[in-house]
This record gives sequence, C-alpha cells and structure tokens, in this order.
Amino acid sequence: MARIKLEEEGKRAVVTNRIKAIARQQMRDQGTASVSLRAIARELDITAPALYRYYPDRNTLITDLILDAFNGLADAVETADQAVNPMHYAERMFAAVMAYRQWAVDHAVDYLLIYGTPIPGYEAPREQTVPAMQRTVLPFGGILYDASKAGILNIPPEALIDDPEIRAHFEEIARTDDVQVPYLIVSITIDLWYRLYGLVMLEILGHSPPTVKKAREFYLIKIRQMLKDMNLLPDNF
Amino acid sequence: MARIKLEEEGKRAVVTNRIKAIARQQMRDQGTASVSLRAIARELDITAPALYRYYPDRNTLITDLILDAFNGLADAVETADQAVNPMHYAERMFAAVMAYRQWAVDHAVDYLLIYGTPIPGYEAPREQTVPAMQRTVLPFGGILYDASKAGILNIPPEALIDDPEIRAHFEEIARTDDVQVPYLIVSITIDLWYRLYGLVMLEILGHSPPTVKKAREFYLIKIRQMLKDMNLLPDNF
DNA sequence: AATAAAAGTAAACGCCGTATACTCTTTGTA
DNA sequence: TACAAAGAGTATACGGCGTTTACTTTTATT
Repeated sequence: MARIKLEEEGKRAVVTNRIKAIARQQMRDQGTASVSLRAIARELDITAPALYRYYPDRNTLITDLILDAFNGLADAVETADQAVNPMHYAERMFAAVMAYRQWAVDHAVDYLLIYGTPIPGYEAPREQTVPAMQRTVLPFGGILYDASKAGILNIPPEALIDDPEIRAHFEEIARTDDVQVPYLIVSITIDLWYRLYGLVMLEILGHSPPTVKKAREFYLIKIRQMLKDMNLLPDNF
Repeated sequence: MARIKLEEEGKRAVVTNRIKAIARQQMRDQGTASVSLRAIARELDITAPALYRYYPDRNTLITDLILDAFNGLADAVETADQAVNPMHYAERMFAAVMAYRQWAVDHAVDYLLIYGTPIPGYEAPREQTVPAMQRTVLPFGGILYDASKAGILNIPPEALIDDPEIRAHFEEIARTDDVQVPYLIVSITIDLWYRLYGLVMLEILGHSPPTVKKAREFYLIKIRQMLKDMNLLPDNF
C-alpha cells in the first residue's frame, strides 16, 4: 500500500512537474508575469479548471516556481563551492561567485522572478520564501567566515559599521544556535552580495548605462577587484 | 487661430496628463504591470475605446510613462547638482547621489518601470528610451569629469581596464563631437552607477539578503566609502 | 447654417483567472 | 465481487482584459 501510495504520489508529481515546466517555458517566451493557467491547460490538452486539482490558484503555482528558483540558485552556488578543496578559500569564493552569475544568466527569467519586480497581484508567503532566499546568500557568508577563522581574510576598512543599530541588526542575523558570527562577516557578505546583484541585474536586463558589452568580462573585472580587496583572489586569475 | 489651436492642443494635453496620472496611480496600487486601459477609462467616466483617441495602444502609453520617469529622475539629479557651487565637486556628487536615491524611493514604481523587470508583452522603442536613460547617468559622469579636470579626482586602481575591447568601448561612449573624455571617467562612472543601482533596487524591492533595516543609513555608509575612495567626500559627512 | 473633423459609444472577439455543478474513472474495502 | 468514496476531468458561467469595427454625438471652421 505504501508502494501504491507512492506511485500515486508519483503520478501527481509528474503532472505538477509538467505544469511547472510549461509555466517556466511560458515565462521564458513571454516574460515573468505571463504565467497563464489557461495556456498551461491548453498545452496539457486539459481544460483550465482541471488545473485546480493540482494548484488551488495561480499564486500557489508562482510560489512553487519561486521556491524552485531559489533552491536551484542555492544548489548551483553550493555545488560550485563544494567542488573545490574546502581549505582553498579563494578558489571556493571564485567558484561560488561565478556559479551565481552563470545560473542567473542561464535562468534569467527565474532570476527575475525571485529578484526582480514582483508579479502584480502576487504576494509572496514570506515564511516560505525568506528561508529559501537565505540559502542563496549563506554560502558566501560561510566561505568568508571560514576564511576569517583561518586568518586568511582581509576585511576592508569600509566593512566597519559605526551605526550601532545596523551593527546590532547584523549581529542578530549572524547569531545561530551555537555560534555568534562576527558582524563584520555579515557586513562584507552583504557588501559582496549587493554588488553581485547589481552586476547580474544589469546584465540580465540589458540596460547597462550605455550598454556594457562583454558582460562576463566586465563582471570578472569587478569581481577580481572585490576578491583582491579581501585577499581572496585565486592565484590563477 | 494659432491661439485657438494652442488651446485645442492644451485640452488634449490635459486629458493625456490625466490618463498618465491615473496610470501611475494604478501602478502604485497594483504594481508596474497593472496598467489597465479599461480601468483608466472607468476612472475617467469614458468607454475604453475612447482612450484610443489619445494612445494607439497600451504600449505607447507605457512608453510615455517610461520617458516621463527617465526625465523625472534625470531632472531630479540635475537639479540637485546645479543647486550647489559648481566648483565644489564633492558637494555636487553627494547631492546628485542622494537625489538619485530619494527620487527612486519616492517614485518606486516609476523606478521599477524603467529599471526593473520589463512588463510582459511590452517592447521598448530603444531609439526613444536609450537617450532618455542616458540623461540619468550623464550628470554623474559630468561631475567626475569636471573633478578630474580640476585635478581633484582620485581614480581608484580598479578603474583601470586591461581588456582592450572594453576599453575601446568605453572610449567610444565617451567621445562626443568636440571632446574625447578619458575612458577612465566612463569606467568609474559605470562602477559608481551599478552600485547605486544595486543599493537602490535592494531597498525598493525590500529583499535585501536578510532585510537591511535602515536602508538610508546603509546607503549612506556605502556611498561615503565610494566617494572617499574618489576623494570626493564632502567635509561635513 | 453647413460641413468636416474630433471625441465618444455600443457591440463584439478572443484572451484571462476562477467558481460551481456535474460526470466519468480509479481505487479501497465490505 | 459489488459498491461507495475519492480523484480527475468537463461544461458553463462571471467579470476582467486589450483591441477592432461601425456608428453617433459634439465641436470648430468656413
């Protein structure tokens, strides 16, 4: 029975996966906000209301797509990080940073879905999306923390935060059950992260100020400088 | 007759302005992509097809809103720049940078409209939008150029571009009819700009990695560091 | 006052998300 | 094995959307 139950669940999973795949294709073709239940149903040779057996409404489907995107991005970064020697912090950071950009470029709509303008009428359920989002930032923080513990990391002076409130906020973020990560790690992680974000968004949306051609090279130049400032630039770059 | 003609044109302008105002209100309420001709018509106590006397289609209206937004942002930055002594480059830059953020925060939907995820089904007419967009970047380049001519500007080493193609591209951007602005000015302008972009987007969209509270203070911290690196930090900040 | 242009309306087409009521088909159990 | 319950799907409908077509009203000019 457990086996039959599983097969049943499997069938449902197959259908929901096809629904999501078609939705992603639609986003690719028509833009992030163009997920249309009727169009998905048409593609599946099914009437529109039948989709409501799988998703209670359009928003839930979108939430599912968002969670998939966050997890896909996080997986890509984590995988890249874990593929290199954990003691080679510079290589780890470089791999993570390049994987981040590559995933965003390869899955532009998904990246826009999670980090771009929200879809009108859609409100994200924060209790689900926030943890998923944090997964995409955590690897960078982890690498920086590891490097700092190893005494490798150079923390640029601009990471120091005078404002006590922001400092407290950063310390709160960095407090887990057993460790208190120094707020400076949070500070440089966010600094790195918002710059990745700006660079990637610019490339994906294609409206660099006068368009920067050769976006990958530009990204590399900027990344190289950032990592150099942190003493995390791999020798071979 | 010329007078009457003008009044006629004035009436048309009044209506199109009301159309745009309602559209902006809609965006504010429902999100960037929710500009609805029928809803605008309803608000105007008019039938939907009547709107086609003023705009041939929805996309043209959106283009108009986009151009207004670009020009509004550019005006805000230019005005802030021109309000201070033109010889005080640090003050000029600080004023421009703060005006940029303030406009974006005050007109979040408009900022998203021009720099966020494109509206599905809408394709911007580049020959109109690109020049308007350039107006929003130009003031920063101008201040930096003026400061460099005055021998004030400190150009950080990361502005140097090794890649000859990107360098050539930057030089092309910086070539106007009578002057050839050094590519380094373009390089630091773009560098400043994409970081403003990342910071502002993060604040507007509210999905800082774990949300950064006190976004203005955070912006200030980052800006201060950038300007300091360029020797453009005003004394009083 | 007559006329031409501008502004607006009514009706329709084919999209959309969603709700309701109904019908098959599959499945678990008496 | 017969049957009831559950699951999957359909038909129909509602009100929303952008847009087109054909027609009417208003306004300005000669």
